[in-house]
Amino acid sequence: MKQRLPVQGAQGDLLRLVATGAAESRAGLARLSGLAASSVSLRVEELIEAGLLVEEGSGTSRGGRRPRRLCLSPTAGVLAVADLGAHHARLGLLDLSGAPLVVEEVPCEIAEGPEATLDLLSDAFDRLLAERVPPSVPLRGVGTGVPGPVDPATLRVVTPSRMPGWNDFPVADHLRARYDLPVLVENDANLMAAGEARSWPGRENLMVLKVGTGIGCGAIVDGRLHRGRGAAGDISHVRVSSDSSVICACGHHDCLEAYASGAALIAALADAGVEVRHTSGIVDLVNDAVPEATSMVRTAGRRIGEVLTVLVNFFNPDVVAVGGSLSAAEPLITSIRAAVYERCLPLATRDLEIAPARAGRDAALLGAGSLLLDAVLA
Amino acid sequence: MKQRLPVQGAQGDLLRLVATGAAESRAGLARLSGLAASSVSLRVEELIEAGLLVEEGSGTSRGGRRPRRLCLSPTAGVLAVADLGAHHARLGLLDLSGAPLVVEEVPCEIAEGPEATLDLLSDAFDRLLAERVPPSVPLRGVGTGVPGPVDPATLRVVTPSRMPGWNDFPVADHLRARYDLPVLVENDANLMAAGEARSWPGRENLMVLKVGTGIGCGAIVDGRLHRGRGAAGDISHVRVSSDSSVICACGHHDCLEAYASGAALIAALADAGVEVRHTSGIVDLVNDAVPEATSMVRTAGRRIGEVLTVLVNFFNPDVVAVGGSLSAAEPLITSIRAAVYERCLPLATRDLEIAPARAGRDAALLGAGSLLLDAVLA
DNA sequence: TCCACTTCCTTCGATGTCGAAGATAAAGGG
DNA sequence: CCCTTTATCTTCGACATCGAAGGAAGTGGA
Repeated sequence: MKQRLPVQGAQGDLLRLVATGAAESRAGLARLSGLAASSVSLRVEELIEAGLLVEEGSGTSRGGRRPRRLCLSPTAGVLAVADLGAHHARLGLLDLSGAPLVVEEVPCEIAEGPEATLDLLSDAFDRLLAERVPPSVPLRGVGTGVPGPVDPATLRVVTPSRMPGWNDFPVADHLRARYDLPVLVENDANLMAAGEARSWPGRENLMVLKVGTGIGCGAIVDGRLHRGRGAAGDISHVRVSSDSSVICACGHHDCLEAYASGAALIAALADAGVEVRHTSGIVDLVNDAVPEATSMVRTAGRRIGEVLTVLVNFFNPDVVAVGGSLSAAEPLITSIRAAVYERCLPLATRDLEIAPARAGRDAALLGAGSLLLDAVLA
Repeated sequence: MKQRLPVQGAQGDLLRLVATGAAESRAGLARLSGLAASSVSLRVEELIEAGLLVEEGSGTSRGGRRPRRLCLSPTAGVLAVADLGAHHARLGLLDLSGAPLVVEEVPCEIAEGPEATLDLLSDAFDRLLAERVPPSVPLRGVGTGVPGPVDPATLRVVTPSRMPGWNDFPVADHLRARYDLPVLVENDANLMAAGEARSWPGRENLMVLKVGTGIGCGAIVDGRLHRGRGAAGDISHVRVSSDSSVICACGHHDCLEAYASGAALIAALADAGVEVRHTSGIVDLVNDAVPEATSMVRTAGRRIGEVLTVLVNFFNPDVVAVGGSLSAAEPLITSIRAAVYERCLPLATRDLEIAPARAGRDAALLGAGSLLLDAVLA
């Protein structure tokens, strides 16, 4: 079952406020939405009749009458979201508050091309829906992250380096043909940033780094994902100063990614005679206090930090959140922090927090849910 | 005479659309505002009765009935704006469309402290108002740019390096005490960026560089000035790679400003035996094809360009506009462009325009007008 | 010249939103 | 226990906005 969400006008805003947990009573909605209490009551009544909201007991008093607690009806609908990687896809179903109902990981070779990959994805969605969601609960939207740049205007993948066969493929149109619903297609680092943003309430400007096999980055500006022309957020192909000279996959010399990514560290460790397969192996080595590994992670952190100095001075974020598998190596974030604090303007670092990402492994899925909810409630 | 603008609700949006020249008929307003044509007519009627708009003949037909042209009444009001520099202030009066009525430059030592400087400014405003504006035309807002960081929450100057005595001074409160009106206080580079943005219609993401004695930068993100926590836009204290080592006024080594600013070039030329007083002198030397000067400007441009590569990849702007007195030296922008195009991701430079600033010497005043208009019409 | 067509603008009834006032329901204090 | 205070929620008249319909004023073609 699939169905566009039947909301209009102010109802969407109200539903969003309840969905995100920002408000849970009519009075709270009135405060946050800017609408008059009377209008809120009317719209809430409609939403309850439409089966999207339910009243659920009463909340805690703030000194006067207890509010009647509102929450999303579990039958209001679900969102199907995914995050495509090179060799596997992480996918799940979320309720309309963006909370995961199911999450699973399936093997999935993105190199097999868009049709095969997206059909595999859709089949997995349908299976999960059949297994986990009563037929009466409708699907309200579909979204996926892809490991490449997405043109925000057309929702096509553009000049992706790691997605052979995907260039200029109309991902959104293909999904919409199967699900006649709001569809979201977004770069994976951007999704992660959007997901991470929900874990930092009150912070309007975030940089979110994903340090894993590669290095990705997304930016939240004034509370909204910054897309630029579709290529925003790249920091991996910035030139770093170095004695040696390394050629990056992008064709340039001395890109950050060629020095500080998980892949680069694995290669460097191999040169030093230490055999590691995955990025998680580096983290293990660091935890075992293998000096080569620790030193290399530290150098990588410093290099990332040096690139960040430019961006922190310019963008002046509230938070730099560091995620990705390599972020589990403690020295990484420490050395990023050291480099940034040493070199940035005091004014820019005064209230800056450089911290591990909070949203966990499902950050991208949560971000997809967050962005998709906006589309669903538009 | 001073007076808050008596607009409410949708009237502000409509007035702004006419003021900025975006629309000049009821039909155009309906298209751009999203309001129904009927609502537009009602509000316009009110604005005309309030003396803020006037009907002025008819416009050109687009195939049907000719529109009745609307424009701002010249009696609707004026804005008083200024841009404070270290040794002089540029100030002027704008009409509500943001167009300058008078602009002049007065000597003004910012080091004499906030009270003296702001009083001098206010006196100049009052004089201009008395000389150039009929008493029946009210002042609607006051704004000024300052050469230092401004906390966007409090409109105080924070830790300014070139404004002794100004730290934490409540500039806005001081101005509001004299003019009980909407007041704007903003960093000068940010004002310039806001002004430049009006010269690039349709472009939502801009970086605006001001290369003069120092190096300043402002960013327009999704059409709005990016302030961050008040320190956003700095690029001058980014470390550049260099054989030598120079200490910058900020205490760090090898800041961009210590190599590529007008002041740095003047010092370098002096070392090379060429005596220059002002930044404009460098431009003259370049125009006279003095090899040392041209070479130095080219190197400065390349260094600025190298810093920009990081920001262009990350921020992915539509336009990098280069202004400031040194931008008149042709090789500067050429070498910036070369460095950026050579090193940035193709996707980021595909539609990127790196061009001289268009807004001219009054950019900051125009920007103040643009931002102030938003405050006046809030 | 006439007429179809486009665009501009206004009129009018339906609907959404607002704010004030009041009803409801609890907390806290004598 | 009653009364005051505080907060929540609803009722109701005033006002803003909308969309449909139509009048006004042009264009362009037969």
